[in-house]
Amino acid sequence: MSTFTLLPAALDSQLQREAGMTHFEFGVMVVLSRQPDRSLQLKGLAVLANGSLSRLSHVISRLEGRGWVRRRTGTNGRATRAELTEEGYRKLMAAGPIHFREVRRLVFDVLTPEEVKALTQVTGRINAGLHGEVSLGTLGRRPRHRSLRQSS
Amino acid sequence: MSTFTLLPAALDSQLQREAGMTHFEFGVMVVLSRQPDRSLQLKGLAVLANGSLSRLSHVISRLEGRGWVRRRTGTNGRATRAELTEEGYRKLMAAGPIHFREVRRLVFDVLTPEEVKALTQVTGRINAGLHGEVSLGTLGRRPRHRSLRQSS
DNA sequence: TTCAAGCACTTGAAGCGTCAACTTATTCCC
DNA sequence: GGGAATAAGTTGACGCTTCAAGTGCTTGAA
Repeated sequence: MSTFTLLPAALDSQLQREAGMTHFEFGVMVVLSRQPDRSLQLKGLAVLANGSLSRLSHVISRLEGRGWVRRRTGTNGRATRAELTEEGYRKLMAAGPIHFREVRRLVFDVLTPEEVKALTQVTGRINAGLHGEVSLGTLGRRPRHRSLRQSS
Repeated sequence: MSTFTLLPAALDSQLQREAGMTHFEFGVMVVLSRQPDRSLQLKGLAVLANGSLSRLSHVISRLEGRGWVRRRTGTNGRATRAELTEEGYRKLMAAGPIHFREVRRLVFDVLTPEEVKALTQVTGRINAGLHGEVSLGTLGRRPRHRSLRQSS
């Protein structure tokens, strides 16, 4: 449990101090940056970033305020896409090395290659078990049964 | 990263829903329950619970409000001890099985014994690296040098 | 003996996340 | 075509954590 508490805290606070963004914000922007057009619909983004839709919406608003992301509402009326701006992209490129250096230092430098393999395997299994289990706010809500109305 | 995000979130929210306490609050009470007199000075408690002193102080106040813990200020004027009350102990005993069942379900049931060994080893190493590294608020602050005053 | 420095907290404000509404838009299905 | 149901987002309030500042006890060097 110490690892699961302390490691994320350490990474988060370093990123915050030295790059001015949360780890979650970082993750969101990373996902966006990997899309061909640097944009994605919020729902999918929420899943890939491991956050609830509500959390994401708040975060996108913050990032919009900093000019790193903008909302685009496209063809589908109830879909909103988030798009990484040029400035956001630059910020992200600056933050990446800062963060990855710390990850390397705290994790990969202290593990042997076999241990890294083992960690990958273990986390993979736990994730698989978590899959479809975890409800991130409204996100993981099981789709309700389509109401079969009483046709009495 | 998914594991490090989703697993704590899952455990936390289950404990919250079904036992009415945070995982951190749970951890604090567990540590207290293991002391011979069910009490401990805040500073040490903060370390064992992996939290900052400030966070702990707030949490102790909440737990005091629920009657699960009480503050005791002993011989040393600037030390405060937190003590688990009878009610707190009962609550904790009720929460334990609820929590551990979920931990087993999400972690130990999906891992082979070798994988558990591997996880233990890996987290041990990461923790060792984290040791003395992480600053939990004011907690991990390196003690300042005793000012050697200029004796010009 | 005195007082500056340090220690062990405490407190209040600000930021982030969750939860429960609420708002639109879309899709079924008769 | 017209509702009902559902889907995607948004919003505001509340709770928890952090951060910075403050309080009061204690120590130790002169």
